[in-house]
Amino acid sequence: MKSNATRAGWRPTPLGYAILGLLAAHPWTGYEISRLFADTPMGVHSSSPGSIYPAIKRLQAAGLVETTPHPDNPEGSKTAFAITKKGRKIFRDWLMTPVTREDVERGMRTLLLRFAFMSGNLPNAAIRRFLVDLKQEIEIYTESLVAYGKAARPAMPLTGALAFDCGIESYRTHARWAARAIEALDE
Amino acid sequence: MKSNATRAGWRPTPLGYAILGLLAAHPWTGYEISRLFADTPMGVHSSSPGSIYPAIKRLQAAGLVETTPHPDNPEGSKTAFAITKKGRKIFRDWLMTPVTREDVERGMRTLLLRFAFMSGNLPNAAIRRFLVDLKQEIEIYTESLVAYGKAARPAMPLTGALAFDCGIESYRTHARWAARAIEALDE
DNA sequence: ATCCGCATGTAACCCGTTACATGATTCT
DNA sequence: AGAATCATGTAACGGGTTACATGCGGAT
Repeated sequence: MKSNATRAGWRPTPLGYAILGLLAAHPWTGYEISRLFADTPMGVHSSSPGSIYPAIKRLQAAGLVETTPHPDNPEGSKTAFAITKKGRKIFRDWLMTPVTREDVERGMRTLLLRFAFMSGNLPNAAIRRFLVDLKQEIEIYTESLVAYGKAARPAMPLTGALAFDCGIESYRTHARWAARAIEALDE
Repeated sequence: MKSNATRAGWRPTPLGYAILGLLAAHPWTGYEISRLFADTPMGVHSSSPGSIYPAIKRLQAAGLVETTPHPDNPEGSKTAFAITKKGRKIFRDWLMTPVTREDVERGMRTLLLRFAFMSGNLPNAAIRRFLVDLKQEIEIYTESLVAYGKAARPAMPLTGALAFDCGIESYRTHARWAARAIEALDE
């Protein structure tokens, strides 16, 4: 069988990495994690306990997360989850994977999730490199979109063309943001 | 059983609607559809034939799509898929569903997919209304993000705060785009 | 004749979604 | 005491992803 997270090459989904990223800062209980997803903009990456509790279980089964006494209430019965050595390694590996063009094509969400968790987990040089690479990949992809648009836009219906423009502008905004983020890092 | 698309209340997934939108313009074969997803920016909404062919099958099972002789080659053995009356109705209903705040929170992708297919399927007034509603929902959501940021940003690590800014800027770009799209429609 | 790209799928697996279940606390 | 909310789950289902299967038409 082995249809679960205990297999050798298993890697978390983006939701799993998001949880791992929270636990990398400090331990939380399952409920606290589910509240963070429900109450903060992190909610984009999930919905409802129905996905979060199983995701935690999978991380635990894979040995990336372990139970620990709750930090606010050490003698209490509540247990929280903490990231393990192995979990920290897997998490860091994820943060450091190179930015590919497919990542950019598939949307910026996961890339931004990775970036958001870099402070405190990666040295500044690596963070900066990520941003430089990201900016470049965005620009390359944007150019390919523009080139495609030159050929295809005339045949598009009006709202199709406008939606296409929206995509291009969105990527340009991301590229400008990356440039400013690099400056902010350099301060 | 009835574990399939033949049940009464069944509705397509976004991928299904994307296919329906293509067929709303004119018939295509399965392969042509898969090529469109592979070769154009529509590919964001899918990957590989492994999702597309089953999606077409489900649309067919639900009676939203039917086989038809290929338009370029009417006597050939190749058959293409065409949207049915029922499919057109379901598709139009989807295009016309009100813009909710959850739609905006979950990301603009599906909203933009809907918008892209509106030309030729909805009257200009409905398209305009969609954009006005969308712009308003984006602005409301952006304000709530900004308010959240006022409270939470000081506690965020640097890259977390920067990623958060990226989200806000992205939504602002979308709002500006919507404003310009309304102008473009009014010409 | 064979080889490669066209064209159309199918099967297994995993995970996110939805909906429900249940005990413990806290409020009224 | 009863109601809401806290806190933690589980079961069923559908569909996307990955990987594989296969037959056909044209090129060499």
